[in-house]
Amino acid sequence: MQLARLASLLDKSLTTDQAKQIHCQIVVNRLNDLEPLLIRQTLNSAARYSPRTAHYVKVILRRMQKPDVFATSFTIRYLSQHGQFREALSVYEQMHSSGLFPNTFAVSSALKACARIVCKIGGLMIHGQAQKCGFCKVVFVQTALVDFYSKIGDMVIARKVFDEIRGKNVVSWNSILAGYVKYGDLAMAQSVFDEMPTKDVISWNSMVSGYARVKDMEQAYELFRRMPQRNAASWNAMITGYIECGKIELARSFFDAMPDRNNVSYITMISAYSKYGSVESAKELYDQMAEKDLLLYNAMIACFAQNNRAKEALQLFDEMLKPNANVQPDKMTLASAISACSQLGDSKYGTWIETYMGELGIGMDDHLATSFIDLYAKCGNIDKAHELFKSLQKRDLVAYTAMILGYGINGRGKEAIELFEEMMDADIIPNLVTFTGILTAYNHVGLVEEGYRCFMSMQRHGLLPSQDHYAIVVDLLGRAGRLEEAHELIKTMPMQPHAGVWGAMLLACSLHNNVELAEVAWKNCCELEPDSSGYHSLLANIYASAGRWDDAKRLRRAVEEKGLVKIPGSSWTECFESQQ
DNA sequence: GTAGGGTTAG
Repeated sequence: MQLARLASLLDKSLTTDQAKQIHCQIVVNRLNDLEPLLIRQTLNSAARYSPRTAHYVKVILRRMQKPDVFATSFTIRYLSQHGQFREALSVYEQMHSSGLFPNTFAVSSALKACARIVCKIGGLMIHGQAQKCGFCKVVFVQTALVDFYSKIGDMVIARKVFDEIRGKNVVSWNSILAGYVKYGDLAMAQSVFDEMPTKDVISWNSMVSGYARVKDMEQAYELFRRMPQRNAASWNAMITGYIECGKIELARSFFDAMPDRNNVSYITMISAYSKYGSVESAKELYDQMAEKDLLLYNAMIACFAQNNRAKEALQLFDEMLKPNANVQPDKMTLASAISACSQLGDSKYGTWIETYMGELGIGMDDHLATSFIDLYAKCGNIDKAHELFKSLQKRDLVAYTAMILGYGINGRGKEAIELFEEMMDADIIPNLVTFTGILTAYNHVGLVEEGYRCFMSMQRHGLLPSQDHYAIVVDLLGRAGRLEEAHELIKTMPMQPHAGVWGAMLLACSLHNNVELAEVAWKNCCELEPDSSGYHSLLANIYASAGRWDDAKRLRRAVEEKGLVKIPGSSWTECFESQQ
């Protein structure tokens, strides 16, 4: 017991991080000799003090031979507070099956975990257990229930539980308020807000973000202006609102005006710039941050990956992996990194990431698997892609699209079409990207009628085909020799066709030796891309095979005179990179 | 209890 006293003394008298850690270490070493009360105190103080001491919480909990109700409940609360919701629930389940009765901390923490991962069944079960234990009159538990039902969108039950609370505190009121806000019921939210006996900054913030989310920035600003005190979240809610309305400049002016910007402010702005393709502005903000946390890295890596700057995405990812960066990548980071690998066709790096996931203890989820499906499909390993596809928990639009595209670019048209039909049967609505994939597949197998019908069906899904879709169909019709139809299709386009459309037309003309239409296509290509020489040589070839040698020669000479030299193997991306 | 990050094309 001397040790226990020493430990207790250390905890009380020494406040430095190191002393706390020594204390924790002593407790760890003599865990089974110590009184439960001391262990509780240690757990409590270690969890709160610093990340380093918090590390000992896990160690202590792991090493306890017979965890009591307190230690187990404490674990659940700790995990739930640190974002490890599934882990928290699994401990809760173990506790339950081992016959230990949870306390109110365990119940409310487990409910919080269910709310966050939207686990309806879990929350309903815990509600039942709480009722059995007689916890449903405890404000903490009741408030956790309101939060849970609000988060899963069941506002009727949330309201019922809320109305039963005696002695509602501001957190209870804020929970129901957040529920109405989340589901866009601003009228109910406003009436709750007006009814609240006391409002704190969180109540005001909820209302501001509520109006911001439904894009009513006038109301949002009015509340923002009137609120008695503001914190960073208030400003961030306004910034998010303006971004949602597409008013980036205005968002930026709030960002610039706010007194204490935090990482959330930066990440919000960076993501907005990313969405609108302003990578340089994003990078500028990113560079301003001295302390970079995981989410900030993720936002910037995602920004590069989403804007075709895969090399920079991977550079930053590498930088993040260095020990002095002091962060560990998570699922989000890896998903962007894999996307970058895929864009570069770098399957080696991608495979390395898969191994590295094991080292980090990161499991595959559907998002990550979708990135890998895309990666393996792009690198030609379509079987591995399909294997991953089969392993998905739930096949969503993006996963189907990635797989269909994969089949499309690998020439497996039949499989792509089957998958597309399966997707439609599952009532998943295709988007523009899906149609790019499926049309590519039809093109590949040469199913002209079916492909054309598929293209025409886009409008039924409320989709306006893009220039790329037109280009694929022009290619499809053109290759089949239906040049007139292809030409008619171009004429009906509601937007100006890009060079890819006319290029497909020109190519089709060269396959079928149609000089007349080739000249039309060629003329349009030259207007759209005057610096490209490829179109001239294509037309020259068409002239030549039609026996019009003079025209062919004239065109080739014109190319030389203009100094348009065809560089073999050059592409737009390479030109772009060499300019940077 | 309020504000932030991922996957499919070009």
